[in-house]
Amino acid sequence: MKNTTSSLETQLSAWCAETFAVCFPDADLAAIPLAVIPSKNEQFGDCQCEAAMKLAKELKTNPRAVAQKFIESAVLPDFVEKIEIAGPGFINIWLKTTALAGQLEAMQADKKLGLPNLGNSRTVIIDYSSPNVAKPMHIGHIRSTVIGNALDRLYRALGYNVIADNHLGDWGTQFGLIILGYREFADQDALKTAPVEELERIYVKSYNLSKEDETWRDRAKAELVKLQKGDTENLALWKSFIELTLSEFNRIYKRLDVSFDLYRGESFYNDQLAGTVDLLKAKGLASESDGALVCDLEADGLNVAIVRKSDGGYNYTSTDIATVVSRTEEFHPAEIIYVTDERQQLHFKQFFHICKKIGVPTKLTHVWFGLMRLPEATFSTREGNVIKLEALLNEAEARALEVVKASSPNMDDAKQKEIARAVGIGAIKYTDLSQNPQSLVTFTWEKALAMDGNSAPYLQYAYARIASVRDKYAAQFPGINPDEFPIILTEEQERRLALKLIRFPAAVETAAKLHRPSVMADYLFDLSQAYSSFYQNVPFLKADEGPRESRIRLCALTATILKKGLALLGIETPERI
RNA sequence: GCUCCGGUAGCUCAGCUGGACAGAGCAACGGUUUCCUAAACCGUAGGUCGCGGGUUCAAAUCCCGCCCGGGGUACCA
Repeated sequence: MKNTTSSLETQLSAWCAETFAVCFPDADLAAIPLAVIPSKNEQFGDCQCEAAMKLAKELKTNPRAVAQKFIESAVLPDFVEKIEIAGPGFINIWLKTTALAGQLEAMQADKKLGLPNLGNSRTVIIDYSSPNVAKPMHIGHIRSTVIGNALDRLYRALGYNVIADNHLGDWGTQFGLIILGYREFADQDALKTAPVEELERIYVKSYNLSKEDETWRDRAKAELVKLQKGDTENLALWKSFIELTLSEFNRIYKRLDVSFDLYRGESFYNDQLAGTVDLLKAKGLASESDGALVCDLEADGLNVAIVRKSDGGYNYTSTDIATVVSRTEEFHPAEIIYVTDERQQLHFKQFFHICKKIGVPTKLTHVWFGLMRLPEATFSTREGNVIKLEALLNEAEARALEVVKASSPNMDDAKQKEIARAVGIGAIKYTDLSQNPQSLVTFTWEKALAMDGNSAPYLQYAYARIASVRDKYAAQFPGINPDEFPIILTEEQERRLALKLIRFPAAVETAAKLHRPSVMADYLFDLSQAYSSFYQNVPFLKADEGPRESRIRLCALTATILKKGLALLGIETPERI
């Protein structure tokens, strides 16, 4: 009856549901959450069930009486030590320590660490990062990239076929301005040393000119029209802008260990725009208004969405609809997830709504996050207070290098740098991933580059210490295989650690389901705290044979889960830091 | 005006599909290195969960109103 591949808590939830069904055959249990959840306070057991109180409300009776009836007719599963009623009607559950140990051994034997195959090879497209061509990435761009990439990794781990698509902003009116500006005042030297910065300078200057000078504006428009009609020269220039930009972006992506399956920018869908808008008209969803073609969504509380501008051009709404239609036909995804900042919420609501009306079957999800701001102001190119993404990464590595040099002065330079890279980049990523994405985020160097406390280096440090233990054990006890000894949990720190370890699959699942990598980060921090406490307070290399091997196994499993969990966030785990 | 977020310890943030005395990190204070990496551990101190009502056995969490901060609100994406 005991199924060690599914978690003890999953089994308990099923058991509670069954028992309630037996005790209260007439109650409508479907509406009541019967799941068993981890206890917040260990004095109340390992896990608890709150269903008695919910059910009592449903039945309009005393919650303690409900819990009492449950407990009287309950046949405890063999892995449960005891259950108790407490407070207003909590059912507190204590697991048998031997069962906990058994679950750990099962996890250790399972290559997937107990992760369920939720995706079953269904396709999910994740549209993230998506920067604009000819604009450098600044620290505002890191959130979409890092959060999107973590979701990518989480979904893959759960058996989904993920297509990561970088939907570049590579088409639009700005290219007329850039082409004209390029012809008139491009600095070829600057284009070689800092291409994207120079392209941005050209764009900004040209844009400002267009606001003051009508002739300039007309000339830019003419260049745009030429580009759109396929003029060879302009097309070549446009392509070179994309290549220049991508070569720089790819350098950043490489540093961040982020990769995409597709780089389909907006231009990819260009020749499908007219057809898409025709479809909207044919379905009676779009109508003329002030010269533009619009979808009136007032009735649904979503204002009005323009799908074709009065000058005949298309905009992001039409492009995004065409993109969904195209992706749906080509890949038949179960879901498309977009990761962008909060400013685009209305846009996504509008175009999701339109997609539904034209019969797109795909589940569309907008994962949005709060804008990054400085303590004193919002970022703005005009204010000149933007922090370039590369500068941030450089600073992170530099600060990490200082710490490495201080703590490992005898290590050779190359090794120090390699560790500083992994630690610095990890710290940056973790800062973004560990917060509720929807909070307002205030950027401070102190927080972004935190190297202690709740930070990536704290987790990496825990991992590195285990790696060291592993090596020392192998050196001191050659020929002994710890896996031939059973896991036995005697110390309270061991038991606490065990309870964290078995919850790994649930953490991954929740993080993916809620589209929140912060759930994973929280879990890993919790786990590391439990491990650090164990490490500090329980001896292992100096323990007797038996407990020693059991503890080495606990270390090994913790290391495996830390490594896997951090990998799901795109964070490296050096063997030594 | 309408609308979407945020307002929790000195600072930065968790918790928010209601649950048991509100959690962590940083900063502060006090301990722990003949011992497995002190980027660590153990402890002390620190909070009217923006304000006011309401629903409930139970509200930081749900509902209503208000205040403060940020975003969006037809031809930029």
